[in-house]
Amino acid sequence: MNNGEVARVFQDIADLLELKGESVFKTRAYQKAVRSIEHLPVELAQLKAEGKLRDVPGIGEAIEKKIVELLDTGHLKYYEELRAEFPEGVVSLLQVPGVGPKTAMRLSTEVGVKSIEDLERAIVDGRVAGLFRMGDKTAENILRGLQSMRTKEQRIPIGVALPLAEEIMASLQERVTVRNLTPAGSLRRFRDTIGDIDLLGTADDAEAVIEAFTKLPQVREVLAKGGTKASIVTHTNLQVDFRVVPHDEFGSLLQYFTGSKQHNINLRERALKQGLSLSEYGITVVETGQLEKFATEKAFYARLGLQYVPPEFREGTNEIALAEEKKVPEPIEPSDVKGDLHAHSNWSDGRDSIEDMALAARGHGYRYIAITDHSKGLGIAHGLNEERVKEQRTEIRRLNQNLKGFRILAGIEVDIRADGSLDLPDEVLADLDVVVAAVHSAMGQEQEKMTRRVIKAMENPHVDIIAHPTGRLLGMREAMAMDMEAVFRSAARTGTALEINAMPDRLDLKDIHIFRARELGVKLSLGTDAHATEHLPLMRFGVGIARRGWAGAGHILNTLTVEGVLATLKR
DNA sequence: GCCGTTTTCGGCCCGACTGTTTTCAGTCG
Repeated sequence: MNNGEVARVFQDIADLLELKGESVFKTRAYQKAVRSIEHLPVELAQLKAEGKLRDVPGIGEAIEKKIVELLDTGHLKYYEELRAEFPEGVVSLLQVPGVGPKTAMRLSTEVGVKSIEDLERAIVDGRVAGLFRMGDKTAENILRGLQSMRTKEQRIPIGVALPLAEEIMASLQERVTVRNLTPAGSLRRFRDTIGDIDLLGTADDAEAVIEAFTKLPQVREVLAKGGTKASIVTHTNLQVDFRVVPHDEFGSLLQYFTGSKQHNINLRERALKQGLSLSEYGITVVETGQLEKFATEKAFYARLGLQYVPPEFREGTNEIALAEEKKVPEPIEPSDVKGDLHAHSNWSDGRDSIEDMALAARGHGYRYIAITDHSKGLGIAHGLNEERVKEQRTEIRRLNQNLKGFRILAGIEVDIRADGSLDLPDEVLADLDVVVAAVHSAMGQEQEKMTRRVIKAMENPHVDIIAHPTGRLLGMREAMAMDMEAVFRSAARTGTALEINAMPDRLDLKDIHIFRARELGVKLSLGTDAHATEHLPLMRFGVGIARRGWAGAGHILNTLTVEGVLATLKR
């Protein structure tokens, strides 16, 4: 069982305990364990072998025992017995927005609803509205939740969410005076997928801003609207939550609204011990009841005796403990990136010429770009054979003579064949500035075979970087089966860099992989995989995900000068 | 169920909004 599967079992247990009406603290304990496991950069099986399960925050005696049982047997007796206590389908009702544990149980016991389909029929029949303490509006609200659940995208890639958020913010600013307008929530923490968009701002007249927000052209439906807060659904079926406060409360609002939930809970628990109560409005000294306001997040954290914590780190792991000791590392900034190490031209499946790509990169503020077109094995992409690799190198040499203060690196994205051999001979690779290798075929191989395949490629002395190492496509294709721990160790041993592919539908390596690879001393490189000049700015997504892996400029190859990069590569 | 420079027992984040209520429960983030 992998971490995701274990986390799902505990999430189910938490839901079932909620239905059962168990202590909220018990269900919360399970939820905390779920989030902890989801953010774990190593497999539970490994921690178990090392006897370190209890080191994970939120895993105590009871949950440790359950994890061991799950890993050893694939089953959990407690879970199965718990499930048997409830009618089939009740848990599924919890997925409906507006239906919580209390409502789900009542729907099941009082109306006999066993599925989401049952629920819809019961609402249409009027059986739900007829229940005590329910009414037409409640029933209608549940029905709306049900419909939105069906049409709404579950989680959308940040590559879609961020531009949409920026469009909405621009639109709002055209209509009304609002300051400090910014994304918050998972968008600001830069998770690779986003459930809802969270926006916030400050204004003299919050109500007017909220009013304008709910009337934006992007709005299809207003879900909720109050004096300081509103929720809408866009025409593209995405929920946007918006919150407005006075200017001098911006720091605490931003902190609160950025989350994560677990980070905030940990922060508040810690603050309470200091006699301080936190909210989006500021910090209240419990004893005197006096509220202190904060215009910046930095001041907010400082008041708690903490170093500033970058949003991407706020996932409720050990970031607060580090902030206490002033040991929070400095994450990479977009301006640290000096070049792009993965780009295509019209020599293979790119759209633009090498020269256009280079000029665009220079215009983007870079000092270099690696042109890494596909190799011949990828026929569909017009991959380069030995002959054309040489021709392209000559062309790059010619172009470099006319580029001042900028360098095109001659590279290749060489195909890793099913058996781990490469698509071009060593003597061809030896002549290039940078060799990127990647898997593009036979992606369904068994874990052991795939792991050996990639490790074999890394052992080739000419392979500098493994591109999009897991091969995942967000929402479309799962990561390839691979023993990542073994891959990281081999990467460290062979001095091969692993790519952080910045394409928003890849973001591969993902955050927890970056975290672990970095711990093991693996070199990392950022590449957009650009197939046209307009893809170069997508680097910001790669930087964001690198920050989520707690990577600093020092961990990333292409924060170096071109000389530095060439000196650090394997050759 | 977890956790401990107030505790191995007794705590456990905080507030907004909605609906069906005459003061609050449920849900959400």
